Amino acid sequence: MKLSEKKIQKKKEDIILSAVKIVNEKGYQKATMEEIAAELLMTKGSLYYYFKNKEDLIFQCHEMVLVQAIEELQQYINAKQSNEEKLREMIKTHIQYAIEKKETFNMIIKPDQTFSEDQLNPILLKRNEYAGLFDQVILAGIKTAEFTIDEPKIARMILLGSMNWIQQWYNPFGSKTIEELQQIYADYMLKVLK
Amino acid sequence: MKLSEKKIQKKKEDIILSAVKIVNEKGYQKATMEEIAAELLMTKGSLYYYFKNKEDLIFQCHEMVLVQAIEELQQYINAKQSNEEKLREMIKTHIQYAIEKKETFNMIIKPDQTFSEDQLNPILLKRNEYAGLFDQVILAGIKTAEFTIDEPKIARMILLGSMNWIQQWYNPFGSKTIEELQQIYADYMLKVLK
Amino acid sequence: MKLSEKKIQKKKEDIILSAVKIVNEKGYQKATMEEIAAELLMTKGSLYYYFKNKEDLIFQCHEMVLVQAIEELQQYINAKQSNEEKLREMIKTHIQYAIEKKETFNMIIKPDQTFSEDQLNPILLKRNEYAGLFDQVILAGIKTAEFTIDEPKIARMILLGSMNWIQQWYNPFGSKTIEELQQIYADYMLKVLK
Amino acid sequence: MKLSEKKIQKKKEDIILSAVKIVNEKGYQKATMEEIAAELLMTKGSLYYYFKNKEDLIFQCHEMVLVQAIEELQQYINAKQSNEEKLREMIKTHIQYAIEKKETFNMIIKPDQTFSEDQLNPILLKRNEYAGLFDQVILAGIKTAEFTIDEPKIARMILLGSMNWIQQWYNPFGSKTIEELQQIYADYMLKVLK
DNA sequence: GATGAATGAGGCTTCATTCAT
DNA sequence: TATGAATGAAGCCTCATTCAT
Repeated sequence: MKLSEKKIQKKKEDIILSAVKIVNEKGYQKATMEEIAAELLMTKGSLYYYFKNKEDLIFQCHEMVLVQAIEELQQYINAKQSNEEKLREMIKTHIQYAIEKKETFNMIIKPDQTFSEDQLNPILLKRNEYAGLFDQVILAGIKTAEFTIDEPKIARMILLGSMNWIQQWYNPFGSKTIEELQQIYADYMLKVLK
Repeated sequence: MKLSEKKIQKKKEDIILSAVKIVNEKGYQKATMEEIAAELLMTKGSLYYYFKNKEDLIFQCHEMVLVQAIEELQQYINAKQSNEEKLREMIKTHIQYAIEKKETFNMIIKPDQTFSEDQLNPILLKRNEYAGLFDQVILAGIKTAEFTIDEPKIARMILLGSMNWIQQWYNPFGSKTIEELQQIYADYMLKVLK
Repeated sequence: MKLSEKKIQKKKEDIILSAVKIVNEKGYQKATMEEIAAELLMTKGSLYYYFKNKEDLIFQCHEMVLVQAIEELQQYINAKQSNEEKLREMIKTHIQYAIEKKETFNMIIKPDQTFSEDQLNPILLKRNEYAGLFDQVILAGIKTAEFTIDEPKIARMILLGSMNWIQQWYNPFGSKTIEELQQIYADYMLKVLK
Repeated sequence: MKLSEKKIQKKKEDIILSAVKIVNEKGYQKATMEEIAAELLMTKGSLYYYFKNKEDLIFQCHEMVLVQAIEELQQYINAKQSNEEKLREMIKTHIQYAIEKKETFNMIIKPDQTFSEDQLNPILLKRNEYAGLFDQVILAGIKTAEFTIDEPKIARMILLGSMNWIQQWYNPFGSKTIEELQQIYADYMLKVLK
């Protein structure tokens, strides 16, 4: 990749990060191109040099966030450890994302009403890919009798749902540290699976 | 209350119901006053006789739904049954609401993207009141040793979070009926608490 | 038709007339909704109460102009007179339109590049209907041996083209009156046909 | 002229040709600087090294086309042949231009929608010069009794108008070839003049 | 000479809101 | 009470133009 391409890539990422931030503060509809640009001291016209339109920009926000998260989870899956251990790590990671990259992560949650048919599909695919990593470990755990449940898909939904919800109430000045939360959640989640 | 006042009250409710319907289909931003009125064969101008503005109307939608839900939950709490039984009923009810009043519930989930400061507070209060009902039963269950957990608040968060998440993936034409989902969720949730 | 419908119809016509005027001064692209509205002391937002969008408005401009012109020509065709006489009247009428209702008439000339497929077709149909009236008389004249040409379609094109061109150079303070022009054109056009 | 100047001149011509092409395809407003540049594998910024602005570029397109056309017509006038023969050739040439340089010719037809005051005048002059060539031959033909009309100016208007109109309906896949059209038009136009 | 990047004006469109009737 | 009509703010997007490199 040439230097100029890297530069443009960097700028794109900056814009995406700005967009992620604004969108998570205000939601898709209330996030304006103007504000996204202002965050970077640019004018809205400039955004269209990098992205075809608002939908395209938001679409790429999703992509970026999901790809990153998938890569991280994959590492734990590849490591040599029991499925329970893998799942614990994945839960901790997901929670960390959900809390620390709240804005970034939040985005995955409601793609409908935002995207046209064309773009909805690839997003759902990536989202499924992410969720599939959890399924993978849960199913493996069932095979090894680490877990004993009849409805692995629904169990996974429960896992993700309860973790995504954390951002709704998590308060950095609250009585629990992130580490404690990660621990408690992992424990409780495993009670579901066993 | 005079007859004319009753009439007005009735009309208000009709409008709220229409608004709830439209908002649940399209979300807050995409629900237009025009469409809400059209549903009732009125014109949008008329809505302003009954509600100060769109936010006010949607606020009252929200109120109505939450009050209803609270009343419904309260019935189960007042009934003579074990705390486990109470909680099972409450879970079923919540799931039903989450699916059928999807977008209204969304407003409850992320009220800050919808409401201004003024209206945010009463909403959060009602929301806490709603969540408190779950706490109440969980704590009672701990006292009677039906449940055995150290972190009742977090457990409640997990409950609500996982249930709210259902609307993200629930598909009326999917392989599970609502009743089955309610059953499975109740079972799995109770594994957390026990 | 109810009174209110008539009122709205009248307003629509006013807007169409304004649009026709602006479009003919500036062309489709340079004619702004703002200006069209300003002409009527309205704001551009109001236009959308009457027309779906700019394309729709301009489309209806075409319709209106063409329908009117067709009706007028039809009268001469229905009258009892020789085809040559009919054609003379039609030529005079067309010239009168082209000059006096310049703005209105001009509009028919270049529908392409302005309209989407959907709207282009009905316009071309109406345009053909208008042109067809000339064809009709020319063909009748050939049958009665009043005219003697091999290419009636092309002759008609020549007729219309040369007449439409008048607005490019006609100057009300020029040396010829409209009546003289009508006479000369009719004479010259008939030389083509004979 | 230095070599570098020649190079610049050559580039300018390339750009003009590209612009003529794009403008003929899309019309003035829809032809973007971007596209004109892309045709030459340049970027739009570069165009401003050669032309002051879009209007200036299009103005020079117009000039080029008209100058070319004038030169071509002049050849036929200078040739040794009857005025009728001259006019036939001129008609054929004009038709060819009208069809192939469609949009450029359109700019000539309605320059006031394209150009600002400053540039309008030189264009009108050139346009008159062009039209004057037709007048010249018509008048000469009247002197030699080849033509017998009282209103040579109006006859010329009819000629040009009917020919300019061809682009409104000409279809390369239609039933007539360009050559046939040229022939038929020339025949019919001469009927007017005789 | 050329370009990548940014800008800003301007246009279309939507829609909550107002108000006379 | 209800409505028809109008408004105006705000948002998205395009594109000619500029300018540092």
